[in-house]
Amino acid sequence: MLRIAKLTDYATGLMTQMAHQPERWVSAQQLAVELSLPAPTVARLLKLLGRAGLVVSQRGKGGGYGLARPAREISVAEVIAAIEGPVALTECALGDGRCSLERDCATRANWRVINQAVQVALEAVSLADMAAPRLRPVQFSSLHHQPRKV
Amino acid sequence: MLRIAKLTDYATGLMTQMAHQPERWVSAQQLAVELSLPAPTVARLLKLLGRAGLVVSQRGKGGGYGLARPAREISVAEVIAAIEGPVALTECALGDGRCSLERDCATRANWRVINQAVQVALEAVSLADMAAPRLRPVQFSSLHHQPRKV
DNA sequence: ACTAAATAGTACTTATTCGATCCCATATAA
DNA sequence: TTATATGGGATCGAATAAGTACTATTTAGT
Ligand code: FES
Ligand code: FES
Repeated sequence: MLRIAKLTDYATGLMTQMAHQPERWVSAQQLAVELSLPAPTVARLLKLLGRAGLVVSQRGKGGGYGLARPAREISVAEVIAAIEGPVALTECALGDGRCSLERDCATRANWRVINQAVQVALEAVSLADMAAPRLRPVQFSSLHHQPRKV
Repeated sequence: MLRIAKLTDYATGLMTQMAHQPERWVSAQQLAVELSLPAPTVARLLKLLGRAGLVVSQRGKGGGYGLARPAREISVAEVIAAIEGPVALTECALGDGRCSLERDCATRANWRVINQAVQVALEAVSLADMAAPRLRPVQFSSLHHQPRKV
C-alpha cells in the first residue's frame, strides 16, 4: 500500500499540533492527550525528532518540546526521514549495489530517479501547509501522464 | 524508510524483464532464472499481475506470460498498485475517517493531496523508461514550493 | 487418447518489522 | 529538595511480509 509507518503518521501529527500552538514547551504528556496517542510512544517519537533537529527541548519542570524552525520551513519529507530514514523505495536505491542481477544495473539508476521524484513531492509540503485548514492541490501541470481507466 | 515491499520490487523487475523481450509467452520458470529469484514467488507474483490485468497468460505447454499492453503504456504506479494496492501513505487517506481526532480532519484532506502528488510522480515513469538504459531525470519544473498566504 | 509443461488457486509456515511498554539517568524550575 | 520533564536504551508481543507447498486446470505435441 506504499504506506508510511504508523509511527511516522503520529510524528507528523505531533509536528502539526505543535505548529498550531507556537507557545514554546509543550510537554510530551500534553501532546499525547491532545492527539489521543499512547504517551510512551509520543515520548519516544519526540526524542527521535529531537535527535533529527526538528524539535528543540527544554528539560525540567515547565519544559517540553517546540518546533526547531518555523513551521513553513519544515517539510513533511523531513519528518518522514527523521523517523524512517531517507526515502528509498527499493533496497538498492541508496548505493551499495550488491545485487548485480540486472544488466549493468540500469534498474538502480532508474529507481534513484523515481526516489527523487517522490522526495520532491514530499518536500513540496510544509508543516504550515498541514496545519492549514486545507492544502491547496499541488500544482503538477507538467507532470501529467495520460488519464488511465480503472 | 518509505520502502515498497520487496515483492513489489520483484514485480517491477519481472515487468521490466518482459519489456526487454517482447516475444510472447515467457514462462515463470525462465523469468525466475533470469532474475535469480525464487521460482514459487515469481509464479505467485505473475498471478497477481495477471489478475490486475497487467500481464496476459497462456496456459499449457509453450505457454507463459507477456505484457498485456505496450511497455510505454504501463506505469510503475500500476505495478505497485497491483501488488500493494492503491497508494495510501496513511490509513485515513482513503476515506472512512474514523479518527476524528484532528480538527475537522483537515489532516486527512492534506494527506490526500500528498498521496496524489506521489501517485503522479510514480505514474510519470513507464516500464519502457525502466527498461531503457538510463531514465531521463523527471521533469519537475512546475513542482516548486512557493510561499503562500494563510 | 496420452503425456508433459505450464498457469490458477489456495493454504501454510517462517522471518522480519512494527508498535508499544518499561526502566533508569539527567536536567531544571519552584 | 522535590516534582516534573526529557535522554537513552532494552525488551516484548503483535502484525505483516516473505517464502513454501500442494492440488487443480489448461494446452501443445506425440
Ligand atoms: S543494484 Fe538493485 S537491481 Fe541492481
Ligand atoms: S481521518 Fe485520519 S487524521 Fe482524521
